[in-house]
Amino acid sequence: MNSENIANDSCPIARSLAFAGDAWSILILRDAHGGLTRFDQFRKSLGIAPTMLTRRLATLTEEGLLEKRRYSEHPPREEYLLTAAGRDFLPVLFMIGEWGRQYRGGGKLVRFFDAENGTEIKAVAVDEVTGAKIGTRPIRMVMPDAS
Amino acid sequence: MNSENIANDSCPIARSLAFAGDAWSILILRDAHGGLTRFDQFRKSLGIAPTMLTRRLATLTEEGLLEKRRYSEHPPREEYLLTAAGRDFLPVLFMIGEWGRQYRGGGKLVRFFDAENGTEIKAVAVDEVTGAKIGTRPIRMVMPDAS
DNA sequence: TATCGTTACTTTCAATTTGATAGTAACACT
DNA sequence: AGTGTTACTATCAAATTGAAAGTAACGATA
Repeated sequence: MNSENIANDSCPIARSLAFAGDAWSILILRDAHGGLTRFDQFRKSLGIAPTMLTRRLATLTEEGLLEKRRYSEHPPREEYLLTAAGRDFLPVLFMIGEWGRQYRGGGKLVRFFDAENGTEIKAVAVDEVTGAKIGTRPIRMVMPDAS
Repeated sequence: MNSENIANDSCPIARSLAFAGDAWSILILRDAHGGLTRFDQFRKSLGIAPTMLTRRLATLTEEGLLEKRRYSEHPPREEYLLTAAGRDFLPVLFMIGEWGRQYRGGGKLVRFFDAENGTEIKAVAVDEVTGAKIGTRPIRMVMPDAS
């Protein structure tokens, strides 16, 4: 990579961060992947203030990462389910987790296993075409034409 | 995955987020990977207030993702370089970027190429052992023993 | 029938964080 | 002597956050 000044609005990272760029949102997505769906489940798991949780669930829903579904009419009760976009956030979560495991990994940590063959999962980011690990080969960044 | 309640302090994702869990920090790391090293380069690239930038550079430095190096004695001038931990954040950045490209990708976006063979890079997260894409197989989460 | 518990919030308000603007310190250059 | 560059700090208003309490709609229990 090389560049003096990276155009922010054409950067896919900045685009992502505009939607899930705070810790609470990411932790909510983590818990949603862990199977939680309901307000109080998230609240208890995260120790988050209900005001915050309401706001975060609302923005994640507006942004299309979660969808709100009424699971009971009487009394009216809602649950929050991952959308396709939300489910596709899983690789991001895994890579964040791998970094944390490597650099902030003191003590005992949660681990992940393949549910079928039982092997422990260690996520790595690779280039889909060459299979080379990200970070092992030099990268060239290309800005879009200012059309 | 399955669990009613995920222990936050044993979660590697939560561990990461405690250190780089805000958008400015991640964008600073992005720019650092893009070759920026100096205060004013970051400030101009990000449009960040200098107070914020000072604070974020200081915490990223404390946390060992960046290191501050004096590159001129007279006048005293500092630059910020990625540490090994900072460099290893690159896969996280790529996965965040891939998600943004897929789900927030309207308009023209920055693209990345292998500097040597010229192929475009598309990062995917896979399990290091089986090579299976993360998200394509069921996962079992195991909490650490409460020793 | 009264009260209690559960779920999913909202209200209120103080504390913290943020961001915009301006200023500063140490120099180099002209 | 005056201007420019770099890397900040100071000030302060505005926005965000978080803690605590309250509310609404019900169902279950006594």
